[in-house]
Amino acid sequence: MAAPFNHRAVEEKWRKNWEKNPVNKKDGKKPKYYCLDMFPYPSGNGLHVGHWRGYVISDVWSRYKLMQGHYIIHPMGWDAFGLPAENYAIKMGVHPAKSTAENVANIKKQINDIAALYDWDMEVNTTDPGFYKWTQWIFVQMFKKGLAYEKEFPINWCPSCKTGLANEEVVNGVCERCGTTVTKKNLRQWMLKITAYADRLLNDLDKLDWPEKVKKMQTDWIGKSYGAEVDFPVDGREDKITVYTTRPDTLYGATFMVLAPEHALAKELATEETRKAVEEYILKSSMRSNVDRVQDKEKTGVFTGSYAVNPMNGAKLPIWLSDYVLADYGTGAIMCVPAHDDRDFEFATKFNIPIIQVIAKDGKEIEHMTEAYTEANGTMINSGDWNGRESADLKKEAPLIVEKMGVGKKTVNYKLRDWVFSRQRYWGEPIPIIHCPHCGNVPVPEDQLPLTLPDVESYQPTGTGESPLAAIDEWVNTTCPVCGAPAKRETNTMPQWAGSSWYFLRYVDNHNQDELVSRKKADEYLPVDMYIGGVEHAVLHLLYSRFYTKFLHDIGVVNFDEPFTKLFNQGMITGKNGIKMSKSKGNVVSPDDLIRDYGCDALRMYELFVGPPELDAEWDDRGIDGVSRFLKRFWGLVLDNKDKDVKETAESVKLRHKLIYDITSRLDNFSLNTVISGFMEYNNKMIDLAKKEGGIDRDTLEAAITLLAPFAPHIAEELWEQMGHTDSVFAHGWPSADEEAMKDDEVEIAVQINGKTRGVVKISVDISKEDAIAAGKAAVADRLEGTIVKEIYVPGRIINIVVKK
RNA sequence: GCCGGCGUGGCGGAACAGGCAGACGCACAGGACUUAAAAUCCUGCGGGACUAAUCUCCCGUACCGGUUCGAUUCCGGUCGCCGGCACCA
Repeated sequence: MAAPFNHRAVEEKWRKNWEKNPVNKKDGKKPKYYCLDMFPYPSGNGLHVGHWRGYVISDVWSRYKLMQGHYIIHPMGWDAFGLPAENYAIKMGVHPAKSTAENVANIKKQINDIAALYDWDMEVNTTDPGFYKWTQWIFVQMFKKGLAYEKEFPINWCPSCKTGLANEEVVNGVCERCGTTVTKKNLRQWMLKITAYADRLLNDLDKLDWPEKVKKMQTDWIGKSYGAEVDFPVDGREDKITVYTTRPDTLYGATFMVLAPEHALAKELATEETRKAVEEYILKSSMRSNVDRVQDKEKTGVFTGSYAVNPMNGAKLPIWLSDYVLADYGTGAIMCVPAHDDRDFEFATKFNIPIIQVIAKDGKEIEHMTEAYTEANGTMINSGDWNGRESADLKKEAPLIVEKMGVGKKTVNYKLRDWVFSRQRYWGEPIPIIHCPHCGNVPVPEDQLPLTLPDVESYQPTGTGESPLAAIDEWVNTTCPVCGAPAKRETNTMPQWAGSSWYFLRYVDNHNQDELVSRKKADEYLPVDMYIGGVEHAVLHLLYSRFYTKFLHDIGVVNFDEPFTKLFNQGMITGKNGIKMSKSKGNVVSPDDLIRDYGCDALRMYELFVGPPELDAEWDDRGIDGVSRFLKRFWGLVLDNKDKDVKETAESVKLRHKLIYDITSRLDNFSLNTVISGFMEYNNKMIDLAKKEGGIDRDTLEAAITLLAPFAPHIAEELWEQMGHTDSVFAHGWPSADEEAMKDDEVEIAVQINGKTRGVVKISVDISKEDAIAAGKAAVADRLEGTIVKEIYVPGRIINIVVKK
């Protein structure tokens, strides 16, 4: 009997070996394959088994690609700026620079336990001045192109994090980070004009090999809609109100107008009688958070006392104010067609405003409308010249009609807003702008980058809307790079997403002092072929990265405009009952004990075996015994048979090729849980065969070891060496299956009567239909009653005899 | 409210493209080895009926219906769970 498997000794041996002789060697002839993990932020809590999962998936994939003959780019780095790192530092009472460095060291150690192929020479850290020099450089380029601009307006404000937030960071009205209800605060902000890229961000989704779910989320987030802008003159005034509508076919059905309370004309349109109520309403809505505005079941509003004129028919429409109209979408004003819009219907009903139906339902006018008829399908009624026409046609034509009339134009709108890019916090990249009283906003000259974050005693957020940096006079006060006059530095910092929007470009040229990435290296190694991480970044990081990449493409830094060719979202590992692992819930499972007791290889395989990689999975420690037993049995099988010199047999050859075929096709389909069960299944078959035939041949054992290598690299290397090899198993190519060799001569197929299985028959694969059916009938002869109506034979699958009694 | 996904044993899950439902594993039960236990190995393991037992039969992939020789798989409806968006005109 072979010596039992000692995972500790084997793993230690091969770690040392790989350090001396790395298995992933650069070689000009090999095509590159860039497999990337979403880099972590170095939290103080360390890694749990959930973090492992994604890293194991990406490492298995990397090693598979390595064995297929690629040079693998598989880097790791740290997303170390931003709120989580800073909040942790504040909680622990240490400077974020210090706690971040400590956390990085700790997590790096834990990540090394995975035994992934990471190339630490490529490591990046977003807080490293050599890195954020380029984060700032990109900002300066955007500023020069007019894509970074300043604006003062009411932004999303998290009262707990004490900073402004981007739209993408507000989830169901609460802060994405801390869950606090987001309020509005009027602040001067730096914005990035991501909306300038809206169409490209939308259209280029087509060329990505990404999960449909993520593409759809981005599509919805960008929210492109087609419609028209129409001008409604205000009765008795010079002003006009421009509205945006996606339903210009319903123009004749407008019975009132609503402006957002923030609309420029809102106050002006008030008459003497309504002024007090209007001003009160405007003040009240300015104090309400978005959540309140949405959660209120009842619509609120106030009549301004003024009227607008419908350009189609001259009808006088009362102008109201209501906070169900958003100031920052479209024109901040709408025409209201209560007959055909749910919200307008609700408003009209509450305030007794007339309802005019302009699209017939089932060819008729509805007698008592109880809800809006929102279908854009039907014949026009009550619509002047348009009567009798189809609404679907007019929806397309109306924008051109108003354009011809000179009262509007065809237009598109997006839900996507520009990106609020400044944070009133300390732990981030300083925005490299100097405010000069004479020259306005001037970027820090590029040769002075990085503009380093000053070391401060007090880095707590102020809560006033000013960054802690504003308190450092010697830093704030500077001179204008253009005119030399005394000037002040911008004191806001960038959001966490700034560094993560482009870090994947830097890995391949991380020491370059003169360029973000050399064009030569970019062309050689980029873009990312496979990107692996959680789905939580679907509209945050993944949208921002696409925007940055497109911008860097446009200014000639890289020659591609999509960063991640293929994306895979792994599911979350949860505790019992699907509860998210967290320190406060006390359900965090650390990999450390499991590695000690079962070894890295067993844990790697169990991470995959817990379930389909794209779905969430509940962690259960007990299951790891299954893969551990498998590894021990496989170890025993190889060592017991390696020196027997058993010749291959028809059966063992067939088994070998089936094994190769099944593992490879499951791996290609990313069905990693069934790859592991496949190994177990074939291991059982090999053990049975070895018992039956007195051993198993060398080629079959070696094929199995090779296939296992990406999953359990240590044991595979050890067994490979035990087989007598002096090179690494990873230097060996991925085996290929000979589909001819795995074909069976005979198959067992089910014989059904009327679709119910009544027997099984073993027949030759190339048997004729007649013979197959004859054999099938013989197998179920005692059950055949009645007249045979139909006989079905699907080769290799089924025989079905249809009878009628 | 709108959009998307998913419902299979005690549990995680498997079933290529519509063809023997429950692979593989966990848990459990019985047996072998052992003075004993652990480890290991062998056997069983959806429910029900009938059996001394093997056999055999019926039911069964959330529920109701449809298409088909045949449906976990395709179609329509209902219920439940999960995710995204949420007054975007």
